[in-house]
Amino acid sequence: MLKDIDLQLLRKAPLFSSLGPQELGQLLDSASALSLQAGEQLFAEGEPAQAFYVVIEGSMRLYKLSAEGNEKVIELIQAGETFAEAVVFLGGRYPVHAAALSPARLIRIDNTEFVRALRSNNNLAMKMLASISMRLHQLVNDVRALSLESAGQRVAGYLLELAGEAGAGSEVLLPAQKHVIASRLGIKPETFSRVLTGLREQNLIDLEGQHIRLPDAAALRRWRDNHR
Amino acid sequence: MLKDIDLQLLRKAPLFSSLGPQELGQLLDSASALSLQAGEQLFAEGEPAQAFYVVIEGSMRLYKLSAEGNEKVIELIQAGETFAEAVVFLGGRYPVHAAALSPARLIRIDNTEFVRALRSNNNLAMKMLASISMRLHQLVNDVRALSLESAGQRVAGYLLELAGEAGAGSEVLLPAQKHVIASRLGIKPETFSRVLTGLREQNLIDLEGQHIRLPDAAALRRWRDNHR
DNA sequence: CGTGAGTTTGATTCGAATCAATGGAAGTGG
DNA sequence: CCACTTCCATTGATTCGAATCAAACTCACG
Repeated sequence: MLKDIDLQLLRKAPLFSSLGPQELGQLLDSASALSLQAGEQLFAEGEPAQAFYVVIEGSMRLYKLSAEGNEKVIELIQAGETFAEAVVFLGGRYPVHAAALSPARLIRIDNTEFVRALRSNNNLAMKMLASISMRLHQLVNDVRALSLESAGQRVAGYLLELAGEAGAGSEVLLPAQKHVIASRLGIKPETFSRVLTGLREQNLIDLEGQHIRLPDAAALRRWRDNHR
Repeated sequence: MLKDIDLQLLRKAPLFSSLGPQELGQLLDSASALSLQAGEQLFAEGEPAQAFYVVIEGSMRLYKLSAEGNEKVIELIQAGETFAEAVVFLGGRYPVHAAALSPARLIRIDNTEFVRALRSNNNLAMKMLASISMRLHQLVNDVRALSLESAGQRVAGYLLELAGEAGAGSEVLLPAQKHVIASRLGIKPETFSRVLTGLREQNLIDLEGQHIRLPDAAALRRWRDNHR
């Protein structure tokens, strides 16, 4: 069963903002809430997919494994965001593994019900197209970064992205443990650590655990653009 | 103006297969044909986008550039395929550069007209969702390969993908010059060459210019799974 | 406290890039 | 039709960035 509080949060997801109250209600008739412990796995790659999810609280990591068991974090999902929506159109199998980064509460939305809503509500379909297109764009940028940028450039770029438009002195909180961020950036934890201390030594960042301050975002941007 | 022949080919693109004759006709009222010489650039990253394209003949490469001018081929587009459709939802700017690999004929489809069609035709919207989702999946796999696989594994995987389900002795034709394929795979031409000769020396492939034969796809798959 | 996961730091190795030359194949123009 | 240029691919020697291996260190937590 869903609580009213959940519904409030759900409405905030851009994907659902176009739905009227009764449309949303219909979609949620088949929805259910669930909780995950930190580290708990939600689904595995290749598993048949009957649903996608909205994160109400906590955060998730989506990742792939190599044959040798090495892990690459594809995406970090924060509260308020949806994930695995595109699976409806992918032959009904999850293309990644999903696990909770922290204790999490999710809403599970049934695929068939969602497709019904998509078919009947053109606005929803447009929102969905916009949402998937954004993700596509993100991934293209990840591919570019992995292929054309050094570890240092990717780290700097990531910090700047987290800082957003915020001006000087902006403080950033890493959305996960450092080794998870490292994997997200396609580098090893050791390398991530070295890059961060390197940046600190040049006074380009202030480092305090997961909290990082960017005293001079412009200088950091310059460093990224010039550096190897 | 469009020729009838073009229309035949257009209908083959999965995106348009759901359209009735008059819907397609309406979409194509605002469409136009154009030709490109080999190597000619169609659009640059960041350029405002009023249209997307269908390749009627020839092939295209979509690529990104680094600050230093290095190039990463994101995708190779063959005749019959569409590209840059998702741009409608991306703030109207192309996220990549596009240039012809060989002499090419394209059909240019106006964005505003296309959005109109999307809004009025739910089937088209669903097809579009499916199409973009596939590309998303592809990119996730590229990210995985770039992060978790060695150069050799990526090359072997690419050859196997080109060969498709075809059984033993299948012959594959590289869809572009080798340095372009190398960039697509995120490696340098020299490395690509070395990997191919390595595979040849182990009799895992037969090499004749752009033609590559896979005498034993299973063995190649095994090599990829075991090798570094 | 002690235990263990997570992070940092150091030494070394390794894969792929870079730098450098050579070898063809394709196309151009005399 | 053959030099000549040019582009592309291959091969070799070397360098370099990041991974790996190994050890210390730091906390959060039982």
